[in-house]
Amino acid sequence: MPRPGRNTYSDQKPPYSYISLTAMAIQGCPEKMLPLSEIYKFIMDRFPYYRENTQRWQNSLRHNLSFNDCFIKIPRRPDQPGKGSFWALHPSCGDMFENGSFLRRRKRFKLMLAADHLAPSKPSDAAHYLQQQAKLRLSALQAATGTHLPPMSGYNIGVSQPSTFKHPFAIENIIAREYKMPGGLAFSTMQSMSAGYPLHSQLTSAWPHMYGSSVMDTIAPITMAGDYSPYGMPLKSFCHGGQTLPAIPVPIKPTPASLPCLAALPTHIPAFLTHHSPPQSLSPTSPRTATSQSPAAPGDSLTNPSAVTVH
DNA sequence: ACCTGTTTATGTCGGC
DNA sequence: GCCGACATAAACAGGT
Repeated sequence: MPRPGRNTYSDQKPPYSYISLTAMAIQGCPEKMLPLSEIYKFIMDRFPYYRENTQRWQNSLRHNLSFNDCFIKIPRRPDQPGKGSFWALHPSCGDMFENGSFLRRRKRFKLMLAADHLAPSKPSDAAHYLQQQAKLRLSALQAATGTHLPPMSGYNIGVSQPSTFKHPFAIENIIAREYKMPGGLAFSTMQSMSAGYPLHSQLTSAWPHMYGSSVMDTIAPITMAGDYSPYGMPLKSFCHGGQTLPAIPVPIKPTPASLPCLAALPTHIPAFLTHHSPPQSLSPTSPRTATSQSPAAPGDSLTNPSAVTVH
């Protein structure tokens, strides 16, 4: 229940750490890397709370980017004009968030020397690796659809029927709450779908710990080269059914050729993660209904993950 | 000047 | 109480 004096919950601080918010932004874009300004934008678009005191939280966010090993800096190429570098998630940090929840990490991601020979743990290696992965993904997506995806074209994350437990604060539940439009119409979802974007391939790479094995095992017989996500992580390791070990890097097995097959899968794109048209209900000028971003309002899909429907 | 990125310091909170 | 995760503030350097 909203407190007196508060219009909505939407201007309350979301229960996500800056690391979580940053990870959401990065993972939510097709390229899996974003410049700082785009990360700011993503957060401000989705969380009205962060439209104020920008200096304060943006300083904190920058601190987190630099301080945490899970974020790696990718220098711009000469043909990518703009300020600052791109930021990406380290390929080996996919298991940071317990049970897919973005509320709190299971443990801080630290680079491990022991893993150096298995995965790109040095920032420079990881940066190069991610650049290549981003290129592969983009070219595969474009080849699949004949659609040219402009840079930062959107945070296209699909939502599929979960087959395993999803934490109430898992991204798909966050999404489910966020992209409910007044009247039930997910505007930018329809837009994105009509644009024909193949989202499942992005989906699995965007949220491997959410959509990795569960989706692949139950819905899509087509896998990303078996048990491996595009990040070279064994998808099985993202299944949180009792798996508690830290992410163990494995040899990379990118298979962009398999991406087109996934385009045929049913997809739902939450407007929550769509760049083109931030949810109208989140507009600073439009008083919105409670977004349930506060833990104090665990309504609708928060307790009802099946609110994310698949037709 | 402003933005970006790094580093240090301090405090809170929750789990063990 | 200790420790780790996280938030916040601040100073500083470098780039545009």
